[in-house]
Amino acid sequence: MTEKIIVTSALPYANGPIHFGHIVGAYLPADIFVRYQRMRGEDVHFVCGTDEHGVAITLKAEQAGQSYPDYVDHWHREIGRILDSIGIEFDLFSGTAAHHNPFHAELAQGFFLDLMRNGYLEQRTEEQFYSATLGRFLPDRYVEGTCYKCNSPNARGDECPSCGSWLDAKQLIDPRSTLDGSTPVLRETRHWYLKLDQIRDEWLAEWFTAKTAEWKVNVRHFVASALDDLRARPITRDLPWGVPLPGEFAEAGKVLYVWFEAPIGYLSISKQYWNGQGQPERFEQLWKDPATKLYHFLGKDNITFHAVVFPAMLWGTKAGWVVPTNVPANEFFNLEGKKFNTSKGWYIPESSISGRFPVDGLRYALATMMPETADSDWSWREFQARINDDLADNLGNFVARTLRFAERFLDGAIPDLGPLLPQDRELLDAGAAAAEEIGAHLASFSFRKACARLMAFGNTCNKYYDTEQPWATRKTDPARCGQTLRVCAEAIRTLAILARPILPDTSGKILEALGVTAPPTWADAGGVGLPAGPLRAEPLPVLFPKVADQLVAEELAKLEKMAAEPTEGAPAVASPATEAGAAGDAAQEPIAPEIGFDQFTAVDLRAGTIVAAARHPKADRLLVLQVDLGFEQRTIVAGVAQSYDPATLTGTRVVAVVNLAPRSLRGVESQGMLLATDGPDGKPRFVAPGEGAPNGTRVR
RNA sequence: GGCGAGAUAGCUCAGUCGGUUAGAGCGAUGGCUUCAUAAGCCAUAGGUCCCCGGUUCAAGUCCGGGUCUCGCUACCA
Repeated sequence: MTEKIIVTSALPYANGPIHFGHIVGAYLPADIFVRYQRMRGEDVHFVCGTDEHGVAITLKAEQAGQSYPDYVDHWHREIGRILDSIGIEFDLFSGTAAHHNPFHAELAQGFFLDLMRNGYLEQRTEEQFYSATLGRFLPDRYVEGTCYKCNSPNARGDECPSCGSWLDAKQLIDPRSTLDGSTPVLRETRHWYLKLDQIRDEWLAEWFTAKTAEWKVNVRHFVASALDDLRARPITRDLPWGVPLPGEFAEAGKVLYVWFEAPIGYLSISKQYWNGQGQPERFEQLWKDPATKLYHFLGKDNITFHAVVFPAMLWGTKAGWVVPTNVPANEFFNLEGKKFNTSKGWYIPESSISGRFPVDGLRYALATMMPETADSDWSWREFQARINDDLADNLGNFVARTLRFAERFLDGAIPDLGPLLPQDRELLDAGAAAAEEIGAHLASFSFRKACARLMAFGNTCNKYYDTEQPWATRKTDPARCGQTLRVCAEAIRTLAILARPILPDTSGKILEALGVTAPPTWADAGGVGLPAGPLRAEPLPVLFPKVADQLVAEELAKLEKMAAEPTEGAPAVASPATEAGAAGDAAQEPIAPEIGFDQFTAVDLRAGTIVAAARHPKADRLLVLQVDLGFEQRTIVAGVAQSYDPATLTGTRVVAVVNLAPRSLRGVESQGMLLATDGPDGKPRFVAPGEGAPNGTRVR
């Protein structure tokens, strides 16, 4: 019986590009899963789109001098292009902003009203920080101050990085806006809260225990702790860009909080699709059928929302929406052992990828590297090995040796199938067995195992070829030779079917060469399925050209070079979205409020020389330096341990602030401060005084 | 220092509920093969499952302690 399946990939936030980490976490596995389920004949619906509201987008758009829709469009196109380039095929890739999706606001408002009616919303009046200079409310995370719990000076409004507590921004000591440095004022505002704790007690906790036993361990772990911590969360914000509250609840400048409204995009985009198809009724038939399976593919940073908050929302409407069947989240994906980081030059430029390799090669390599159970890496050597060893030597070469043999020695004609010898039967059966096992792996999100099993079947095929030796039977037993080739052709057909979810292009090419015109189903794999009669096998160009050692060496060298000089190079396919703006942040750091000349001269800067350096005994980033200032020597603690080896620092010229009040840093008193700028890697570098300036010379 | 994850073959990683002799791929070495993209097939070598202790008839697996690695984070006047 046909299953209804809805598959979603995490909605990428429309303020930067997506990179391999996203692709490998949320988009490629979903696409492979969807292709497989479709081949199984299931009724699969696959939607995605950009998440286009929220304060970060408004700020970025304003910085870029663009309207919100224009700004969002830019990233929508860019992200869509990247997804397209790796062969991700959604039913619809839309967005959540009104100009992309006419159904989104209405549906999100419907959620609001349903939750309201069911008593899961409550209004709370509260004070929130407001920036008079910007004329807007400040999101908690844009307010910094001193933590009221642990006195750490750099707590953010939403949480304290020092003691890890979730904070109430209002209680911060000495709050300041991180946008412009101004001191925000508290202003009264009213917001709606979603009573997640109540939903947990009524349903969520029970549902989670009962239904999620087969979920991935990493997901279960995450959710269990999130459940304990669940509290009511505000679902509205004061922002000019977003989904307005519905009807009687509408208030000027108040919108649904983006975390609340974004996942409803899965539904609204689906609705948009079915309306576009002229079958609007299909939308609710899918989303409100309790038998429908719903899968959310995403990275581990998104687990809580999709496994806790969104199910709570769906259920809380009591409108009959399906809740997730599974949330197959992946872990993080790194680059050669280190996190992707555009601003530090640690990413893969688009020019290194696009047009250089078959898309399928990239899909396969990424599938074998997927961070299914633990963080994993993109490695150029591994990439080369997967393409060369697996796709070229094993799979590609089996196709090539069969078809070229037929072309050379059988005049391109492979005879019809004759009576099967046991070994023929064995290979055809092996195809069916592979289909079953690979299918089980794909259905359970074990894409790495599916890849490995596919290659194991390739090995079986090559083994058959070697054992049957058609190059020998060609002379001694032409009929047997023909039969061998025919069985190989059947095996290739199976190979193409089994590879299809991962290698859609290649699969198409191979089947076409074999004269198979109808799109194959999964059940077609194994056994015999080529059109009866002699087969005109079209020779194929090389499916997977080898990746040269030199290319790997070049890419690794390029990476090292970019990491050393990260200023060049534009963000590309491999640059993290969240980091996209970071490169520009140094330049965009707001200029501090104007000061008078007196205030400048109040700072006494002197040239000096480091005469001794040692690690701080109790801090990883601090060095304890002895600085010769000509007139005296001082102990100065500086946070440069990541940039400098203390052994090499003696003799380094520095500029010191000498009239700063002494302060104890983790137990060592620092009698001043050394000037430094951030290097290209984000780590500090000392600023040197002018050449020849003796120690003690004032810097002005 | 805090939080989290991890440590299994030279490399990348599987290893289910605790259960026989701990596996795969790549790499290495040797042999076979010549249809094929310098491809294929076979065989062999390679292990203190990080260490110590505990539970158990039985521990890579469970518990406690330790070491190391990685990530986040703190200390950056």
